[in-house]
Amino acid sequence: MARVRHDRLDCSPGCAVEATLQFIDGKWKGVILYHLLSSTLRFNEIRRRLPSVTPRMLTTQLRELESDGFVARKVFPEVPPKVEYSLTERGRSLEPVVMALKAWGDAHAGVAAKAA
Amino acid sequence: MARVRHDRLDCSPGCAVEATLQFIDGKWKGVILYHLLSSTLRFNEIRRRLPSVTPRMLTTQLRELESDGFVARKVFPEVPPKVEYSLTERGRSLEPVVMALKAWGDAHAGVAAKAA
DNA sequence: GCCTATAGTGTCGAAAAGGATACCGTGATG
DNA sequence: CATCACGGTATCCTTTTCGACACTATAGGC
Repeated sequence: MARVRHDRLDCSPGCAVEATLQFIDGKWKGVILYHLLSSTLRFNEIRRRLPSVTPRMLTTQLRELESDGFVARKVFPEVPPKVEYSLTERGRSLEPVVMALKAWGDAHAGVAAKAA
Repeated sequence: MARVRHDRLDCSPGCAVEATLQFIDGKWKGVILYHLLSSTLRFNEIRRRLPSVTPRMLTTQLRELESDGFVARKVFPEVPPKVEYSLTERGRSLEPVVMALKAWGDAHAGVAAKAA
């Protein structure tokens, strides 16, 4: 599972913010969720969208997303192995969050532009 | 500055998501931003809201938020030192993001409840 | 017989993030 | 004179995270 940001809930109301962050933290989770919002993808399809992620990292991130209940992993017992990753209901519930992140990034970070 | 999540922008459109995450990542930044959305706060006022953060961490997080242009630090040359932290325009622009995070946390994580 | 693709796993090590603890100067207060 | 509050620093150490790289099984194609 991802880093546990706080065990103590001593951040009062703002804690919910961190609680959410806890789940989408992880170097690639944001992008993975984003891509899965558009469609179900296979392992290597995700890799192709994220060229610099190593298989090990991708596995880790997907497994965490799975155990957090955001992603469903469906294995097809075929011979070139086939595994599909899709969002669960819970995963889709993150859509507003992911979209807010993307909107801000597009508007303020310019995707590549450094902070003003 | 916070961890650099990616230098390569090879995550295509989803990259904006990570770009944003990059800024609010950092164990306490989310909550700090959240609290500053309500009011300007002094160093120790923030500490009191986040009892388990050490002064060192708080300084680090605030300095990063400052250098990312989200927070303004105003020093009053008084004698019990007085320093006020407030959000900049850029900081306020994160409001929808922070609120989306909080909304999801309230709705799905129950602030304390573990994943369903 | 060798290469390809798929979906991973294993091991190792470096680097970054975070935590604990102690300490600083100043001026007012007791 | 000693203590307190303020806003931090400095130092050290542990934990977590990430990346490189090699390696696996299976079936089909050439």
